[in-house]
Amino acid sequence: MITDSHIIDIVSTHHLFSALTDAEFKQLFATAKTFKVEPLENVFHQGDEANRFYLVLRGHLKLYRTSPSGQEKVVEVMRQGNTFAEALMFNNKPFYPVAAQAVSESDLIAIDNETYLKILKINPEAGIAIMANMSIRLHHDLNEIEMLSVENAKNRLLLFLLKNLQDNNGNEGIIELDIPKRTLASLLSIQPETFSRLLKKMTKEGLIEERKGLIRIMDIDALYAASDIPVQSVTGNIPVQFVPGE
Amino acid sequence: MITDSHIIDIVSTHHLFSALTDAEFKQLFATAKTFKVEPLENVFHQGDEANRFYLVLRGHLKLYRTSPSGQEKVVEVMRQGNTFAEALMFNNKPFYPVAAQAVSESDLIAIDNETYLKILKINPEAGIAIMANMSIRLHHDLNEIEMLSVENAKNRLLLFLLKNLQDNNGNEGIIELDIPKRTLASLLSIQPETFSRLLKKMTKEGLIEERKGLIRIMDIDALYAASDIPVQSVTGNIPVQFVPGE
DNA sequence: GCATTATATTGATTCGTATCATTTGTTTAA
DNA sequence: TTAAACAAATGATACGAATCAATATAATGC
Repeated sequence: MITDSHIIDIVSTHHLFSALTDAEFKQLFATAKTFKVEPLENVFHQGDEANRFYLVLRGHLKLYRTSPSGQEKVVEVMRQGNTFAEALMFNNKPFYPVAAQAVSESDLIAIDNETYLKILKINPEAGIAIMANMSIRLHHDLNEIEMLSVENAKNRLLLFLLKNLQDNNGNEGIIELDIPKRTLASLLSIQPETFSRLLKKMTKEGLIEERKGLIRIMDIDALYAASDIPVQSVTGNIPVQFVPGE
Repeated sequence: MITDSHIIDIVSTHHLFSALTDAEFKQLFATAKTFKVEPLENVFHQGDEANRFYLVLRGHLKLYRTSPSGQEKVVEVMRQGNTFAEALMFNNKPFYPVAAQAVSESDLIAIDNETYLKILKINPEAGIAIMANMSIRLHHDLNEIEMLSVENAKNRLLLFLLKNLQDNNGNEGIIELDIPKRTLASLLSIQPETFSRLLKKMTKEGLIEERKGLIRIMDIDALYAASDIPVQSVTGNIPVQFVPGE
């Protein structure tokens, strides 16, 4: 089971709800329903009328689409803390283009589209506050994706160095190591041993210089050249494929 | 240089603008200014009044914060198609908490906060349409992050299989391969050779069975067990755009 | 039908990084 | 101050997956 305080925790940290005022929050959850679904049970089917969206409190569910030929394809898996079908609401789409089925026993909250939209329409400030959350989250995700897209240890370290050097107006820079190397290594998803070897190698190559708690970059351009970080890998336009909401 | 049609392309595909009506679009860009910045030139400084946000048309810039001790830290790198400082606008923050400086020669559009917010306040529908875009993008990003977080080839393949099997009500499933294996391998960021070996190995382990254009999963639970995907790894789910011709 | 290409499989080798084991160096506290 | 605990460096080894090379198995055109 899931406790009340846990529920509140999940709901109030979600970007669609965290910016609501107490009054709005109450108003919204007066019409919301919490319920449980068993594995293989459907929350809704493809083509059903879409007048609610959902927040997963516990468990996980799959969103899937069935093609005319009868082939089923899972589009997305939703887990604790995820909402789904809210994009449909924002888009005024009247029917679910996918079905939702519980994979494990799950607790959900169903939120009334109409009530949610009413809050936004009556008080644009609420919407703007929510957009603030979404903006922040989008920026955060972008960073995360950028970091994750750099596949190998050396490039992750290089990217880190390039992003964290101070006083980089000229062609060199200094990075203060104010956290233990092992922590930094873990941040970069590198083993401490590998991290140590990397620094040593780069020192030998004359790219950097190490002194107690400092890393000095000898030649930033050379460092750039050493990395094969895809310059605009991540930030291009995303070809949107699916989405609960099209 | 950057052409007009290119500009329109970049602007109109951004989630903050793509949902605006023509009239709103015109209204907004009547007050917008396009300009160029040279490397090391600042777009704004930390503490400056924040009454605009920016869209990068070309080049790249760094957002950085200078600590009281004078240490500079790059918070984010902005590239073509990115907007920055819009979260401040949504949040009503009056000052930039970071500075923005061009790294390479860059073209920007500065958009007036007030004008943008006015559009949202006068017409909540516009805001809701934009939130639709943002929702879609957030879902997409979560997919991307989850996929990138699954670090090794075997688990990526397992996730793909688990997500793409049809008729998985019982304890087995079938996946139709309607695209070449090499394409599928590339989608999963695996070399064709590795992909082939993986399938072979899994067949030998009795997890799957291969027949012309079909993969039959013998035991879904066993497959789940074979994967060591961190259940609560990140938020979200597993992507893999399969794009069958349906 | 055979030749020509694409696609798949299989083998041998190499590279990057994790893992395990040991040593050296640096704090912390009794 | 010396021992204990922790952090970092170094070496040896193992493993996953990419790469290179060769062969096999389709698909396609004439």
